Amino acid sequence: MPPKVKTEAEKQVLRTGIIDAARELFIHNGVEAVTMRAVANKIGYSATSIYLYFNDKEQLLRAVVDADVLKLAQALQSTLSISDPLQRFLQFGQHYVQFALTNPNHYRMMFMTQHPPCDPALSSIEQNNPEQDAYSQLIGVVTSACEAGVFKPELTDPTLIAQTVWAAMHGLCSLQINLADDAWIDWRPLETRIDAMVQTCMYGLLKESHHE
Amino acid sequence: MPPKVKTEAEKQVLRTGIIDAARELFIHNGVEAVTMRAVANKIGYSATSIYLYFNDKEQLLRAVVDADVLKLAQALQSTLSISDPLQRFLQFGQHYVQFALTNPNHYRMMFMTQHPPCDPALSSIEQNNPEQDAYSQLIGVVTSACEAGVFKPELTDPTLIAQTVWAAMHGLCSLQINLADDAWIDWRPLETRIDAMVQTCMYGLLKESHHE
DNA sequence: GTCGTTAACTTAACATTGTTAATTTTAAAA
DNA sequence: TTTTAAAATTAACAATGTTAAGTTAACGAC
Repeated sequence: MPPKVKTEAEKQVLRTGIIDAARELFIHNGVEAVTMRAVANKIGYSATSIYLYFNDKEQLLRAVVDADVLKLAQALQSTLSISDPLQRFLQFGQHYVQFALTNPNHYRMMFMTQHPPCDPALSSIEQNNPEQDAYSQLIGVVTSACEAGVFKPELTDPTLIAQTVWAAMHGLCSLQINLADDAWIDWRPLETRIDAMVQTCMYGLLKESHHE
Repeated sequence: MPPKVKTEAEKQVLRTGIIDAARELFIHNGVEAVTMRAVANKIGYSATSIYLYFNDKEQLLRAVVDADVLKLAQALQSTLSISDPLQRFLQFGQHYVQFALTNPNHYRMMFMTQHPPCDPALSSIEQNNPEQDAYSQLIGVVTSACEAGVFKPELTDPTLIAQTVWAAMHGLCSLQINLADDAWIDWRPLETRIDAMVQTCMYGLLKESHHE
């Protein structure tokens, strides 16, 4: 029973409905629970209808993640108003870790699984728009901290600093997400590990006058 | 035409034959190329025969990876004979990163994809055997470096240090493996990032007298 | 030696998946 | 009223992991 003529707005509603249904399955049951049929079932449509709105499953999942890349950027944005550049930098990292561990499935999708390399042209995220692009936020935060002179004088490339601290925090988060329950490893408490990593990065990157 | 009665040794041969076939597909075409039928085809058996030797695909892949967990431990073992504890520690890290980036598919499988939590009892790796278990190697290397007094005096827990440095290096490796080709990020050269991370960890963890 | 038993393997078959093609339904346009 | 095209559905396909049901042939028992 297809009541014809859908306004562009109505189409958008359905499109985001699909995304939301996919997200719910995705969050609660992981990526492997997102079958086209399951998503369709959740919104009362047939599986093939999804293909009227997304080219394939990859694109649907990408849309789910895109929406939460935005969410990440938003979660981080609250820290951007912190006036002290060093505090802003530290809080930014704190929020990043918190987001990752609160949204492990999305985090996994964003940074831990391989997809065909992301074409910025295809993404709904505007690259370099600091309201949407968390990476450019990071670069900005590190750059201003750099200009404030908080880093060791030999560290002159903000991008390199950013990529280093990102890698460090990402390592922490991704090991936690993937191996937290691994009986092989006698993990120290998560909070302890976070503190240790933060301390390490602070001692490793900041001028001595800014330690602690 | 099944020529009956296979000795235990012959069975082992076939078993490792299956693993090797799976590994080859796995290495060159990634995990999604490892279909049971493809593996079977490669060794001239039918797909269902594999199930005589492995319960399911997961177990087969686990066996592939298990063999390379051993390979990792072996790649690292050459560093264990370095007499100076600090040099040993540094070289250990160096070799770890090299292994990860040389064997990205295996590394991804080991540490970047989620599996049902690893039951040490089921693994062919002997936990805490330093010839097989890279994690216990790491703990050993860090512990002896700790005893040699190279770390900052407030860092008293070798396990925590180990988990921190592991996370840092893992973050570096896993971002490289997954996002190296991502057009979104203007990555600094890999070598530069490795050096930056090593420097950061050294400044962050080592006593000042051991910097550089 | 022959004859079942059973190990080793294969072919058939199933359910599930992503995805495409063909078909239906219905509201608007002519 | 008829035509058309949008919106959706059902049917179908090929691929996959996996199970069930055969098939073949070597060994042990008589």
